[in-house]
Amino acid sequence: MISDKTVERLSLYRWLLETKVDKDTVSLFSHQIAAMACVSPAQLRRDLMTTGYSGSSTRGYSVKELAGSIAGVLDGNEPAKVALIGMGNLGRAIVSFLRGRRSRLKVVATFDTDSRKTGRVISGCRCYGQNRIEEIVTREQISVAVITVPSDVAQKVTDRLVNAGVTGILNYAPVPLRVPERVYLENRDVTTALEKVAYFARKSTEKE
Amino acid sequence: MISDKTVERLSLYRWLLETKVDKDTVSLFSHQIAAMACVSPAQLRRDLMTTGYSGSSTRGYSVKELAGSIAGVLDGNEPAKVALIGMGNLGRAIVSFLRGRRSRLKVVATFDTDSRKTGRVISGCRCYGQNRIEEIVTREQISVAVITVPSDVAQKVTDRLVNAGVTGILNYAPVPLRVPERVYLENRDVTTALEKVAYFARKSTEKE
DNA sequence: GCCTGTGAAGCTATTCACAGCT
DNA sequence: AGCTGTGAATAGCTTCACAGGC
Repeated sequence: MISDKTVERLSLYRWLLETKVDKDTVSLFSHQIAAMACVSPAQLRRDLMTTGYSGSSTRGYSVKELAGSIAGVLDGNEPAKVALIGMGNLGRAIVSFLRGRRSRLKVVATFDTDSRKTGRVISGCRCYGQNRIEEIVTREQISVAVITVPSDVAQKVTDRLVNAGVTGILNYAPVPLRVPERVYLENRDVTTALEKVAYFARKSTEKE
Repeated sequence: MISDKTVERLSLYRWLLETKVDKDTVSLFSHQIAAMACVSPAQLRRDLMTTGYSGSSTRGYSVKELAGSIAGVLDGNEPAKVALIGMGNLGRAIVSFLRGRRSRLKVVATFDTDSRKTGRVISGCRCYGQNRIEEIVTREQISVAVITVPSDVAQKVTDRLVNAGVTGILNYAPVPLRVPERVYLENRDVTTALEKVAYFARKSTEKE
């Protein structure tokens, strides 16, 4: 099983290879890719080991083949289907952000409780009432959910998503969520992240 | 020096103590707080060690004193000043989200290049032109920055912020940023996070 | 000579497990 | 008996350093 951190970096490497390397560059050395990604060359090589792809000591890694090899690890046969729950400011921002970048991930449904939003197409995606979560998630075989609802309803929404078959959750609500072992959960609370950054920013200025 | 992860969890513990414990609960045991935070009791106790606060084996931890003790570690003498650069959808969402929760962090300035936004007050915060970054950051002694600009200008904006004295950066642009050793950087790219969640979601369904 | 792949070492984070307290 | 604080053990992640290839 590939680790958490490695998967994140593989995703970054692929993105760099696909968008930040000009067309006529056919291959790169580990230290070049590592520099772009701001990681050590050893780290990069270690990560690439998990994909099974090998570079050559004279030419390094073929840009195209490496990207393909990473895709082989990260992507499934078809794009993962994603639902986003809570079309407030943050929810809408994320949906339109994801729209902008072509991606292996398809946001196929959004949900809200506000009847002024439900039934409409917002940021290019159909918005359903939250009472239809089970129905749509099951029907569309959605496996990933992004939670951007207020924190007091986040757990309830989570339970329903998990029951409907979601196995990965990206949580922007500032509350810890209880999920079964088999469900992967990533928390992205803005406040906590900012408090952490502020703490280390202060420590950094105090030191000098 | 307290670790990354511990700081994040301390921030969470405090938030739980301040908002999720009812008024008449005067003290709690480690396993109770741990359950709220979804961490192990041992983890919680380990984290609390860094604050220097000790509980009692009969009553556990005093809610009020513990919150104060965490504050002593996390907070400086005055609230940290924060700037946000890039008032697109995501930027506005984050600013208004932070406004909503009272916090030790004050967003004192936002920046954008769009002249329809600059000079106005958006989501309760003054928006300046990006040409004034150095001026305002220096004058207001801003130490923390949130970056929500398009990825092609993120590095340039970062360099200017760092030069102006910022020592902590929360980066939502989907590009790795190069910063000097002394500056703390946290990346929060949405796409990378989603790809990671999708990967583990798929692994989880494949397994069964 | 400069590269890759990787065993081994080093470092960090988490959990175990228990002494000591009430 | 049931809790806290913590040394020791374990698990997980990153870097070192070097054999082997071109």
